[in-house]
Amino acid sequence: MLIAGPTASGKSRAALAIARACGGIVINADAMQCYRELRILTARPSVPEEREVPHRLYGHRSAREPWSAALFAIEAAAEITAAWQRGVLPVITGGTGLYLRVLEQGLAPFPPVPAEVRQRWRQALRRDGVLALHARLAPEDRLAIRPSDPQRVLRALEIAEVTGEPFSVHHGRHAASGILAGASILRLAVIPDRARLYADIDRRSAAMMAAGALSEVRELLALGLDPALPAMRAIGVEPLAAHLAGLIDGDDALARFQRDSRNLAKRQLTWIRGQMPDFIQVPNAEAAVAAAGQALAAAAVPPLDASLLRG
RNA sequence: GCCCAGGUAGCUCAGUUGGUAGAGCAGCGGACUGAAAAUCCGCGUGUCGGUGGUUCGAUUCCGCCCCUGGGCA
Repeated sequence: MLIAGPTASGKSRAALAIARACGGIVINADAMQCYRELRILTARPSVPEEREVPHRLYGHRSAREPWSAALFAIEAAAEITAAWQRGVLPVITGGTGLYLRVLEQGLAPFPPVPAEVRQRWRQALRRDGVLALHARLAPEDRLAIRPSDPQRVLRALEIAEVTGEPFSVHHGRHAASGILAGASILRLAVIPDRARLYADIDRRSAAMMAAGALSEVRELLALGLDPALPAMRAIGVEPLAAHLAGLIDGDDALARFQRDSRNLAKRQLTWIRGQMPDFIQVPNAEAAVAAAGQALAAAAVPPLDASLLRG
């Protein structure tokens, strides 16, 4: 079962309820909830919740190391396979559309890019600018990638160097190969009313401040990490760090934190609309649980019972 | 009460040597194949505070009024 939705839509709550009701487990498909150091800012399920129902791929990584769609695909596949072997339903939820897609579509089978290659292109970007790098792409990549998009230009250059073929060539050749390809899946997307979602985001951000988000950021900063690392770019880190540095006041920091979260939610909604047409849209966590209950009832084998052992 | 500075998009402001105006942010829409909470693209009509005057034409110049800061009493 897959549960998509923007941040603060209630998808984690729904996943917990569904997994609890059917003895399943919850697997994280969110690029930030994997980082141990970011429990508050990423709205990770609480310790009691994680104890009540098994949660996998939550807070299992250090902010020092980047997680990625590729690592997620490998780790999620292992967790899903293990759950199936035990006859347990995996409920996979998270706000990272790319990660959810990877479960069904897979990724093009690129070799890993050595850190040295990655670093070199990043330096070249700082030195020469994105336009100069874009000009070095193969013609088909130049058409597919905007010259203003440094992240994709970098990625295409890395892949071209490591494989000797343009990025788009790999892309075109790739066929669906995810762990869930061909599996029987219930796909739900929690899409709350926009005004309500934004109000929930604003309220939750304020609650995170009250729950100690500032000290969480202070401890993260104390690790002295490269600001380009994914965990350092989690929403809230930048404004709260600016506040800790005395550059902006607390109200300003909260306002920016809320705004950044709203902007994220909007991008997530765009992804769901455009990239997840086969997801059943429900307005809230309650509706998600109800839809899941119906689907499970329709598909379920008769419940096992001790009376079956008699005779 | 007097003096000064302002009043222009939801917000912060720019601008128009007189021909009815545009940036950033917000907001909205879109893209998305290994750092995706990332990265990138598109969308700007608003009594230019009100009202009288000058003018072919006023948001722009002038008068008066209102409002907001600051200063002087």
